[in-house]
Amino acid sequence: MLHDSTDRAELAERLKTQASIYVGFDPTAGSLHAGNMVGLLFLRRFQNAGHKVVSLAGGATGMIGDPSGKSDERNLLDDDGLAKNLAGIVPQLRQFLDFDHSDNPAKLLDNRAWTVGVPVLQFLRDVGKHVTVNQMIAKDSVKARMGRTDDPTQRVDQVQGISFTEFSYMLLQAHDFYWLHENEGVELQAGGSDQWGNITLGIDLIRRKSQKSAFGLTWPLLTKPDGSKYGKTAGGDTIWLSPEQMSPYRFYQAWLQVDDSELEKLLLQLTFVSVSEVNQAVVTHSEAPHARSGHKLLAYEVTSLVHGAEAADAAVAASDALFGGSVAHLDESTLSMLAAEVPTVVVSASTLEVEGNLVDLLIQADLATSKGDARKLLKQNGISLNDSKATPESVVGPQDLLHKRFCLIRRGKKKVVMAIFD
RNA sequence: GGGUCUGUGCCCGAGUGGCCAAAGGGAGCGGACUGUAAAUCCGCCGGCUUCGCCUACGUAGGUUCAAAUCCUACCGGGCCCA
Repeated sequence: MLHDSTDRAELAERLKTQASIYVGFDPTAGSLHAGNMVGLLFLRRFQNAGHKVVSLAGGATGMIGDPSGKSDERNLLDDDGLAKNLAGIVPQLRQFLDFDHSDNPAKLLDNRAWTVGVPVLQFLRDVGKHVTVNQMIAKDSVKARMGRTDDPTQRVDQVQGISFTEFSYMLLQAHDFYWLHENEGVELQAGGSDQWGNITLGIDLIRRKSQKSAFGLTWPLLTKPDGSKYGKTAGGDTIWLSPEQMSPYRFYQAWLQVDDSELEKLLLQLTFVSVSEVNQAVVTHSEAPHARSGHKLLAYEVTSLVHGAEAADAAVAASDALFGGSVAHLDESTLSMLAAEVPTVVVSASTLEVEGNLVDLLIQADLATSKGDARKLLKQNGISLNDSKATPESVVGPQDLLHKRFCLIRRGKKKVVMAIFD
């Protein structure tokens, strides 16, 4: 659960009475993603335990881009994009935290509020003066970008370089912590393990400026087995929390398909399932891995946290229908229900029986990127209509329709689109 | 500003006049095997009206029968010097 913390004993002592904690979220996209969930649940746990929690939307820092864990310079966001992203993220924060709690309501702050008006000179004097460049370049993320790495596999001529802008990111984050400490009484900052350097810089700043102590806490970063981050831009699918960007069904499926070795960690980090239940689930899973009970638990819990129990139930029902075996015998109402869960395309019935209509249909359904791609898939046995494999010669006709209008197209094992003819 | 190196397909990276839609690896995608897993194996992996054609090797020109490969200018990146 925890990766690292400042003086743990002292922190534990402090947390016996109500404390105030913050976690920052940068609005780099219009929706939060799986990687942000750990932070959200982290805050929620603290809130449940009676502490004050502050979620910080990085309206200012989001404009800069955190170099941590990034090998490339980021694109800067403009004001409009940023505002749009913030608008998408705020409701998601609300979903996880109780902002109306009578005793310790969560707070949502935007660091833009105290950053945007600060004159450069003042910032340099108030913040810059307390931080040495030596400290800053000692950060791994910075070192890597400056080619000062000890890693012999890094060739100097391939190093990306780091702009002063990104280099300054940590100052802003440190300043945030300081500001929150002064004005909101925040004593603890938590974040992913990649945030460690940024957090400690803030603690130092607080100590130097106010002679007060503050705490830092990090959780192990959610990573996939190959080491890449969950839900981050660099490669792989991003698991979005917003239903517009990822339907609850696909969201559910994404968790159902996680690597076995990830199960325990994900259950602990991303759900409120108790430790003993998690242990139980892990045991059950290892006894009968093919039943995949653990995955189902994880997927259900996470989906209902993000999308609500109703959506989670629907995702389960859809999954059962799709992976339960034959689809042809399903009744009309079940198919309609499915159509609401999986991606759909509406196609004109006039295309039925037209030579070559399947290729076009696959493109329309977004199951193929080009005609060549579609043909290739057909040739490789990758497409099936309802329950039977299609061939390059296949033509979609009335015989392929269920209840006169549905046709379930599968690409490979997992990708499914419901075509509705009318 | 000067010097030097560099810019290739999703990524890394070979290729230094024709045999290049471009080696190799990774990622990705299909198939087999499975548990909607991992590992493994097989195939695919720019587009199309697909035995052929078109578009592509930073951008724009040029040399040549022929250029990713040579020349020029420009743009972008790294390092060093100022």
